[in-house]
Amino acid sequence: MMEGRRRMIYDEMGEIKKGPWKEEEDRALLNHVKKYGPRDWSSIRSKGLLQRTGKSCRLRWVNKLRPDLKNGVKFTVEEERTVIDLQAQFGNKWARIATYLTGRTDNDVKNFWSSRQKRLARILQTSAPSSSRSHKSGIKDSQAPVFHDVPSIEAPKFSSSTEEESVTKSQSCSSSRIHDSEKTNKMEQLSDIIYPSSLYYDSSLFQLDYHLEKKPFLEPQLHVPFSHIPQFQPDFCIPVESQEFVSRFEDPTFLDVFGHASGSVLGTTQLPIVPSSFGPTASSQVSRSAVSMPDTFVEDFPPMDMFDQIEPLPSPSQWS
DNA sequence: AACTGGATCAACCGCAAGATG
DNA sequence: ACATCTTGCGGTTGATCCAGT
Repeated sequence: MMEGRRRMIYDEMGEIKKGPWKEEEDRALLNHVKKYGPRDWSSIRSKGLLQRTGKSCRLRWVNKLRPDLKNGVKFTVEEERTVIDLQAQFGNKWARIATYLTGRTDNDVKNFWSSRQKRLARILQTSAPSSSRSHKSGIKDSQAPVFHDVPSIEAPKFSSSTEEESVTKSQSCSSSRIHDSEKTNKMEQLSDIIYPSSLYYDSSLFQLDYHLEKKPFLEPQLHVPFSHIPQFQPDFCIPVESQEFVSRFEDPTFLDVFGHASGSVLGTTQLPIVPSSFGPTASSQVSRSAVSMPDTFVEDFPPMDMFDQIEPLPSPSQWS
């Protein structure tokens, strides 16, 4: 679609062609696949069929020419939820996640996730309190919650969803000084991005299904009204609001997310989202135990002022 | 109508694992 | 056992689209 406008690039020898593909190139590639199957990519150039690298040919086939691809079709809500769940389960294993979605490539999933990350970061940043805002709302710094040092996260890149989710917690808290209606709006957007649609299903059960049998595509089995997820309440910060914050631990979904987040809060750049020892079944067990024994869990949770010990993340100006 | 900024998409790169000689 | 080649994956970039102003 944008091929004609993109610049064709050649390397210094004028042999390797890069950039957008032309129709005749696609045809040549398809012919090769027809004859030899989707392999021997390097031979395409050695045979003089195309002036493209094997890598480039393979990529073109996988991402655009392969049959049954849903090219130009937006992710459905079900697909979004699948990606979100599987990302929580597998981490950034896009190729693996893509196998659960018919007609989607790893690139598709990766792009979807990347967009989602950016959207989230944007919403969180715009909902982050500025000094002027806090003054406007008449709240003094001394009254600010202990999270006040957490920076807004217009992060250039997230290494994993864990950072995003962990920041979500922090930001949800730090946004507590924003005007209520604005906050509510932001939180609604956030909740929809974090878990799309007005429907919610038992994430832990879903993960268990995946664990037991790899299916080409799964429709969520169980739908529960989204209202079962506590809305993002902007006022769950301590001290008065701490009850709401703590109540969040009763929700399995929140726990899943929070469990994943803990590592990155401490500076881990990339960690397995759900370690094998804390895999889908384990995480759901933890979730359920938390549900069944919320008091115990809450008691074990460190006091809120523990966050004072956490070093603030670098300011945006320090990001390279 | 022109401009701007966010969203989307396609394709590149580097790295690692597996295959082959 | 080692070197080289091939393939696959994840991260990143840049061009374009598009909606809002």
